[in-house]
Amino acid sequence: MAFMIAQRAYIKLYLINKVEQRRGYGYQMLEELKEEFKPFGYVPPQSEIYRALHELVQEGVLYRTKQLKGNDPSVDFQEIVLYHFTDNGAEKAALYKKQVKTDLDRCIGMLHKAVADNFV
Amino acid sequence: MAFMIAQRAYIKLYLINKVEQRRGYGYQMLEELKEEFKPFGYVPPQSEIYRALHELVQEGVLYRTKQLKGNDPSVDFQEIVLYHFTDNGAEKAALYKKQVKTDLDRCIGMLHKAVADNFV
DNA sequence: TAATGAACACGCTGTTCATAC
DNA sequence: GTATGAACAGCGTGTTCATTA
Repeated sequence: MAFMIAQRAYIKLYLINKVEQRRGYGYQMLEELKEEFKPFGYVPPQSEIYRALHELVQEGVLYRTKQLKGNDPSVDFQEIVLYHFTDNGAEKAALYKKQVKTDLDRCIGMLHKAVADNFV
Repeated sequence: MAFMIAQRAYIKLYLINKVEQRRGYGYQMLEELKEEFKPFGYVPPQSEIYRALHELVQEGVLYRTKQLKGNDPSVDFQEIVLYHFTDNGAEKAALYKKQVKTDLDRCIGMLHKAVADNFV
């Protein structure tokens, strides 16, 4: 049993959630997460987002499609990579989330314990 | 800003607390911690305890004394290393604890956020 | 600048090994 | 088994670099 939850697992959880809400692409989700965690002073590194996404693909949870961004072709031909759930991806994601939830609770318990034990 | 609190910092916090209560030695504190964290399935590796102790010495928080364990010399000559606060060790420890507390709170916040954001 | 990806180096950590009693 | 310490290997992570539009 590892000490704390890994950053990778934490990020994967958020990415799965974002794909559940609407299919998205890496850079977009990165920027959203940066914004969400600003109050905590935590800046998720972009390499971690892409690595997490690639792992979720390798694990058969997500698959990729490519798309040109923007409606006006004369303005922007930038290609983006969209992520979607595979056939049984939703199941796999649900199982993964369940595991992460267990670990999250365990970690919260250990941190609360540290506060209770060492700070009166 | 790192993602989560480091195991090293977490253990140091507990070691400082144990030295505050009574001067102790490595193996003893290790066994106590193993017992304390059993419910969480977390087994602190002994190398981490010794590393943390050595760092606290290098940082000028603690100093070491050696002592033979046991009252009856015919039974046990095992040598143990006891740890005590240095002159300004208590101050340094208090400052360190304050910093760790801040980080603990931040981490608890991030874990709670993950539960709130990803589990309805 | 938006967007994706890989490379590279570093540091923490877990296991193992060494030593002594 | 108690007690301390170091070595060693591996993995996660952060920074940097590369590329395209």
